[in-house]
Amino acid sequence: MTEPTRRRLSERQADTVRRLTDAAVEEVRATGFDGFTVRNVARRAGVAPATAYTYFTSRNHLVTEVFWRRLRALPPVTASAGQPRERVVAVLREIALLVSDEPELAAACTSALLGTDPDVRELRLRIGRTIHRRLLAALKPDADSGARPTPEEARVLNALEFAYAGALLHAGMGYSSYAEMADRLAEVAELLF
Amino acid sequence: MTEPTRRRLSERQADTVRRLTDAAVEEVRATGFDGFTVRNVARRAGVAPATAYTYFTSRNHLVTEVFWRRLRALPPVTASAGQPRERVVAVLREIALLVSDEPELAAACTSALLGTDPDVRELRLRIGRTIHRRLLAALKPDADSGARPTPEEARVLNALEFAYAGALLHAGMGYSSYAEMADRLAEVAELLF
DNA sequence: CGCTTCACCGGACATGTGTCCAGACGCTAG
DNA sequence: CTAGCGTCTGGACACATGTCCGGTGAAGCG
Repeated sequence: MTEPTRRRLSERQADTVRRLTDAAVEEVRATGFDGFTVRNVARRAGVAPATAYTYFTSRNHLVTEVFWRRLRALPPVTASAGQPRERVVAVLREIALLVSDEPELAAACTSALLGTDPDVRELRLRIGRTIHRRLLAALKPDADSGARPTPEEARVLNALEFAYAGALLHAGMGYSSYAEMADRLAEVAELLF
Repeated sequence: MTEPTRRRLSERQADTVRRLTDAAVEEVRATGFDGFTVRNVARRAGVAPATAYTYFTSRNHLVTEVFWRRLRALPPVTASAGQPRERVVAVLREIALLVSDEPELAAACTSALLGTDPDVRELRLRIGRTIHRRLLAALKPDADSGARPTPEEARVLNALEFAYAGALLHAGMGYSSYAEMADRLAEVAELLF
């Protein structure tokens, strides 16, 4: 039995989880990535460490959850605006700036995304699928969600996904700032159209 | 005084370091990334943990050093072959397959590269510069090493670096295998020329 | 040959991670 | 009012990280 049997959180539990994720952001903002401890976050959230561990299996899981929540909170891709290129650039910029408000948080996310425990893996797959779908929606907005991209579109999509992940990695390593990264991503998108 | 005063290793020291980096590769191959412990690596190398820590400040530093050594061991970029595109693809494939022989090692490298301690930062910068230079050399082989790329070349170079880092990240996260990743990188390069 | 120096040893230490469990707390229902 | 239930607590645990330091053996020098 590897999957949990209860799949929904009570109101109170959901609140605890929210307090934890909020506290995680504050903590990394206040003390940086190094001072970022599960126990510190729990204390900031006014919660016992053991409680934090009942909702998150690891530090990486907690950070990944923050990223995932921000990604999921984005509004649907707007199908209206003119050229595909512009829409793609907009989507890229949007997801590039997801965690850019605090560089330490972004570095934490990049690193946490690489975690090995099952919960991180699960979230990672969802995140990958979500980004893929958003870029695809920007590329061919009028298609059904079930429609397959042409081979050419698949290649462009692949290139865009690589570019996004690469930009995230570069920023996470401190090669460049996040604002710069968003601009360079736009340049890459322009090269591909 | 932040920098060490002795800048060269004795024969014996160099040997100890080599035993450690070799043992690190074997260890990650044998027990995976999770069982990868500085103390385990030291034991495998026949060395005391304290000794390992005199040469590597952290686990991340050790892994990063492995990556750096492999990168530095590559032969110079061959200026001869025909099209720039082919040379670039060759360079990309070369550095993509650097650590591909064992996926666990690659995941370890990707994660370690993000470390925050000064030694990792230093190596990271060197790695970034090296990759940049190799791609540039493939792009315009006849130029002096001091020559600056044109704005257009700079954009392509930037896109290539993003693509490489993104591919590494994707592979590190287990989205795809390394062989697949190398092929997709080639596709990206073709889109850019 | 004896002495110094250099690299390595081994073990203690403080801190963080993730797990576990008995028990305390407050809300709700009988 | 009180019993039960779901949730959180506090602290112990095993293990990893990275630091520190007194001690040891062997190579190299006078």
